[in-house]
Amino acid sequence: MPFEPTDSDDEEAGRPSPASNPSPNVPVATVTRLALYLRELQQLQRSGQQRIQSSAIAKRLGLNDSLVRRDLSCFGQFGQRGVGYSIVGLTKAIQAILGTDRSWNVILIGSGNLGRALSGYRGFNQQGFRLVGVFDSDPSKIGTKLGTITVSPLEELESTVEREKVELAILAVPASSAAIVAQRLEDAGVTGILNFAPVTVRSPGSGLTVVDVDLAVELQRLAFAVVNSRG
Amino acid sequence: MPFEPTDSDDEEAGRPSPASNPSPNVPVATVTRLALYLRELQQLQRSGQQRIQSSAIAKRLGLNDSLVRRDLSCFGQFGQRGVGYSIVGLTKAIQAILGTDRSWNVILIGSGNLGRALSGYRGFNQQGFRLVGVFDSDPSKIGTKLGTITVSPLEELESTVEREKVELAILAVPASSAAIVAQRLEDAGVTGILNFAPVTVRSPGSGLTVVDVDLAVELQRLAFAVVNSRG
DNA sequence: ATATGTGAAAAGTTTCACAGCC
DNA sequence: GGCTGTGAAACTTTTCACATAT
Repeated sequence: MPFEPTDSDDEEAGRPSPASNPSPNVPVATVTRLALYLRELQQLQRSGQQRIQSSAIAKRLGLNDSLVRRDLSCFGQFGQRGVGYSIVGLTKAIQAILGTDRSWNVILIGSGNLGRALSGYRGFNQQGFRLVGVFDSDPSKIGTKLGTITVSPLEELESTVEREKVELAILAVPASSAAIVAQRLEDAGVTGILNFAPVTVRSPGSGLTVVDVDLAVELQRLAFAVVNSRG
Repeated sequence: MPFEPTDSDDEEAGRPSPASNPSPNVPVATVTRLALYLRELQQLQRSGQQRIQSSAIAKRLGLNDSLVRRDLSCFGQFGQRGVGYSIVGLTKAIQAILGTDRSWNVILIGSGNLGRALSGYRGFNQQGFRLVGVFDSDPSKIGTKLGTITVSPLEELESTVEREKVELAILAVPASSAAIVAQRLEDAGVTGILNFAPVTVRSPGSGLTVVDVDLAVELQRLAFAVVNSRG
């Protein structure tokens, strides 16, 4: 049961949605917050707690409690009036919404500094993302190990995507090659890219979804906020 | 230096008009987009181009051209009607807005996988961020080198912040220690934190500014977008 | 008594459309 | 002809406030 985010933005440049997409009503920022709710819920679950209220979730994240309820209500009714939410139940519900109630096969392109760090990032595995391949175009990198995974030549990208039914790719290559690799990923059948390259990698009318993370942009956001927070 | 947006009549001589206030009329998303405009402008500058139009910037980023002009107009008038924007001039203007027209001393806490990758990230230096220290609490890490910088014990954090006049910190420590380290950073006088730890590092009423980057959250956003784009 | 879910209001952001200047 | 800058409209998101359920 697909939900469609409305097009606008919060903490990132607006992504264009060129074509028509069904059912609006889900703010993009809501999706980010759901992932944060999930993070808090999983932490609470570890602490053994059973129930939680929207106000408590909101407080932990510095949000308005009404916003938490509104975000959830985009997808259904998960709470009990006068009581709150079951932590286990809400955890599962949000995972189903986000699509992480199953595992995703992911490949990583680029075994430089950032690629190495990302390949070992525990948070990915914990949310059901399985790294099934790492690729690099640099011959000197081929055959080296990143944790348990051996770096493969870029030539094997397409066959791996097909064999492992890879849907998501993490792009951690230099800006200069990002566009070409992204095109190759799309042609190979990958439907989502998490792009760390500081360039626009967005095909106009395709079915490819891109989420951008530009670390320098984040630091610039921080600089602006610091400069503009001193009265 | 902060900017005061529109509202009042504040056009004297076509110069950007700075002021002494936080930013009331500046959408949060505008700041992120400004950093993206800057990225594109710097790329254009390298290609030798001299002028650019809002429509061309917009096209490169998949945005509406009116939005580009509106974003810029929050801070002044930087273009010429009928002509466009000087690439060099607009680059400098955006850097002044973001606060990256000078250099910032930054420290990094955490020399794990992610910390190592971040310490070598070229994009930071390119935008005027100078890494002046790396800290870790793990004794086995102390004294090891990350590029040209030697990892120092956490005990030296405060003295380094003072000596180097450090304003920004990049937090790349495990979730379990993030809150304590963040508090220490604030007490030491750091005013901005780029937080990679998957926990809320919130300071209630303090002057501390935090920008969060949770890599697992980004991948979940991607999963949601992929699941909800088919149909 | 307490907390959800949601219509309606408020606040915020983007797009339209065009005056003004090149 | 061209393009910027911006008032006003359109649209989106958040908050308020309260009916509804336990």
